[in-house]
Amino acid sequence: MARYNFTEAEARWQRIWRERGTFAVKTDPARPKYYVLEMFPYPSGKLHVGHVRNYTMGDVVARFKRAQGYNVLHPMGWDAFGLPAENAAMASKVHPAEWTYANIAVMREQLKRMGLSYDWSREIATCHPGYYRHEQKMFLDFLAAGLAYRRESWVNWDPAEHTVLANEQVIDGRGWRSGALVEKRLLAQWFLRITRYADDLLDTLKTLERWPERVLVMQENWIGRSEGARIFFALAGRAERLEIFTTRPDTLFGASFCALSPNHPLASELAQANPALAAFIAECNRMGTSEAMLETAEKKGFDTGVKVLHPLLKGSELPLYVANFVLMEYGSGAIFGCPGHDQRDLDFARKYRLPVKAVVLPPGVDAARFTIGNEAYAGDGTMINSDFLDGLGVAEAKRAITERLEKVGAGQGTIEYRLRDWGVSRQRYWGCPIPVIHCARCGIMPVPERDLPVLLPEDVTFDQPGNPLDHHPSWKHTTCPGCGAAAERETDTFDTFVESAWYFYRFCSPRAERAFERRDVDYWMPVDQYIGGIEHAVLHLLYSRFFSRALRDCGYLDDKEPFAGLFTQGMVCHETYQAADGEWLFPEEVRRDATGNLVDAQGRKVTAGRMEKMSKSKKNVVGLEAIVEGYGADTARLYLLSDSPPERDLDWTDAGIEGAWRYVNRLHRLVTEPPLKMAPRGAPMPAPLAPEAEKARRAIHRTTAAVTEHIEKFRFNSAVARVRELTNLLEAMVDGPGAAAVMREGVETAVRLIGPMMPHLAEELWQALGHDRLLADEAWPAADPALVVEDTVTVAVQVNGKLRATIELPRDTGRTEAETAALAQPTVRRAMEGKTPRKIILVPNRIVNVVV
RNA sequence: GCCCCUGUGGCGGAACGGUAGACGCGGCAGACUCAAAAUCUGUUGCUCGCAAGGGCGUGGGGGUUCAAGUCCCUCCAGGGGCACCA
Repeated sequence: MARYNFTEAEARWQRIWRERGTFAVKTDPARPKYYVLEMFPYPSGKLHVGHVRNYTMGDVVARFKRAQGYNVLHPMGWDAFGLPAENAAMASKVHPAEWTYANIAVMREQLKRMGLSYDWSREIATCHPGYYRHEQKMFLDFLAAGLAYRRESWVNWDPAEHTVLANEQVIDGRGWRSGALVEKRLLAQWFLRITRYADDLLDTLKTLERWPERVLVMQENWIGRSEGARIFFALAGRAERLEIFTTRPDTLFGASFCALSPNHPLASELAQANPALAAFIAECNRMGTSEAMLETAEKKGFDTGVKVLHPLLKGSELPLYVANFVLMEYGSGAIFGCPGHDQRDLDFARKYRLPVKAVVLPPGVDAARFTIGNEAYAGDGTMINSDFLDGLGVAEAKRAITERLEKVGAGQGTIEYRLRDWGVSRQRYWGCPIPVIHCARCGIMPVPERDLPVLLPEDVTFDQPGNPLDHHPSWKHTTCPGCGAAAERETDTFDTFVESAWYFYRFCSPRAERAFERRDVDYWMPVDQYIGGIEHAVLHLLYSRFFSRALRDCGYLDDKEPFAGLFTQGMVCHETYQAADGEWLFPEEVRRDATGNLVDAQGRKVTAGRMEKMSKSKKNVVGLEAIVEGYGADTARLYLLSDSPPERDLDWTDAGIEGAWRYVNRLHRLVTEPPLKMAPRGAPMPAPLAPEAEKARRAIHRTTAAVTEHIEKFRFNSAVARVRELTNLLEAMVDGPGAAAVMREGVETAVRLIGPMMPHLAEELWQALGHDRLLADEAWPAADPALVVEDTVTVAVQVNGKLRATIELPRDTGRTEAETAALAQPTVRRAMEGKTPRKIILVPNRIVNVVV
């Protein structure tokens, strides 16, 4: 039996595609376009099967859409700046650039061996000056448009990476990559004004119909819109007013105190004359912000002695506290406390013996008996003890009091967002230099456009902690573009999420002198199908949406939503192994001994842990080489597509890959050694066909229709199942009139339908079937609507909803005939126990339900 | 605390409100082989039965319906997002 020589065949087809430029595309407004993009990888060193799952999905879509006649843009590149390159530089004295480009070379070859239909002429690497120079220009435009600014602020400092992190990069109080507990530091930082678009970023989520619901929800949560009011409280004996933010202005008459954040300017000012207050503030700042700390931390306050005046109650004075639970970063850094209707305020009030006044009466409760115990009432109800608000509902009261506050100049309705501006300064070498110059006389000066790009120096050392750009002997010393005096370059570089926030535009014009050409972007954008991990639900996807808006406002573009369709695929997981000393082991270091126990190379006992996301740290990665060399790219692709639905996590098992390999050979055998002789290529379909052949032919067309729909809906596992089903049917086909012609139609259909998943094998078999055109250049098969329906159907017969029999009937059998046939079944008669039918439900071609 | 998702054989998973378990993995039996691997064939939800044929089955409980894995209510378990956010 001839075995499929995948090594030779895969290399050959990859060469042919490359030589013919099969997947190279050009902007062509005369043709419909389709832009398929997978989130580009960080060149960490080696591709693993998790990457390949992602790219294979994109490749199926790209090849499928191409066969459907679209001009398909399917590019690949490298998100090439980032900390691991610097860590490698420190660990093994290799320059980050060298390390990065070497990794890219390895990973590019690995990708090519997977037979992915990329237009490699569009490859980009974000660490190349030809890429990042455009980013520097964008930044200058943002600066001019007020979309970039520098300010001193409390930032998240990652002590392990010696750099600042954006809010989005802090997970549970720890750095998203290092896992180190994040500290608060006051630093001058560059920010991008993402908050300018908070409203639009939120509203437009509604229009993203082809995004997963949960990503939309996560972005909505992250932007965090709250409607409320700003209220001004006069301060006794002071000229300025205190501004607070609340979502419950309706409870203003229940206020019993105000509280400032420890970082509030007024708190700092009062602390100067009050050592005890200064000590309290210092204590608050020592407190971390980790989840564990927050949960156990006591609500603490310090009475400043200052009194605030209630804006609507003449003569009512409230104490002003500094409290450890008030955040400077949200609202105005100050609150009013209404203990009756906010649990935290209630806890605080009980602790400091402040009055608790109920102002919202729950529905159906007697006002005379209603008191607040240990639980604040946060629900809806009727206003009481609230002057002109009494009797109103909560929503009406909010409206009424906001109106009143605005009238007397004591406040105004407002909307607050949780979203903060995006801090993009990083104290790192391997990133895009921020193109500004600090001049003692002129202040912050943008680098003139003619001096772009600001190149990274190559001669850097990593022998001391901190930013190598800062330590470099000469790089930062320059002259001021304004006055010509000696000045210093900004030594911070951009967060690497800046590069990935616009790379999909660059793919449209990868070699343009400008960031991208309008003609190309207008044609290709938006990305029709974007595919990547859920971990970027907020970070990268939100930043990209921001960039599109910012670029639009700087005149680069018209559109604002970059990704029309998004698919978030699951992770690839693998069993973990641990030696007795707790050390993690690679799967290939583990074997079974004679008694079936897991042992390491030295025969010591090994514990198998649970399935976890493949990660370098737990060593449960499956490299590509072994798989591709042992089974071929197509086998790996088939397994990754067929084992689980694409949005779910996939458990990598060696048995699974064996199963896929078996199918590769089965399909190969079906074509090269068919169970019955195939009609010659292009021979007409004879008529009439034997009933079996007719049935098989209908199954073929049904398969085409089903697989087409499954691929469109990203149900690749089901698509593969349907093709396998067709293969099973063809293998069992019996000879008869027309069988040879149907066999050819069936085999050709199977090959074409599996093409997007296993492109090399499909080309090989397409050629073996006598075709001289590439399968990659063939149109997608069309199902004949007349053949998609069965001519006979299996109808289920139920008695009182329980299945009792199935009967074969011609399609669209009339009610009377169907009922007669159903009632004639012995099992049906027995189940009816001689009773007469009360009602018979008939669902044509599906079911007869006899109700007795 | 608020919000979202998921729960189906030994396993991964199929299933427009209409025959639950497609397709595959694994298992079992058989063929080929001196033997094994590979490959092929059959079989495989649980249970009663020699069989024909029953009964039970989609996390638990309840409901709607001629009919519920699917819709509604509720509880449980697992996963995820947001959160001292005023």
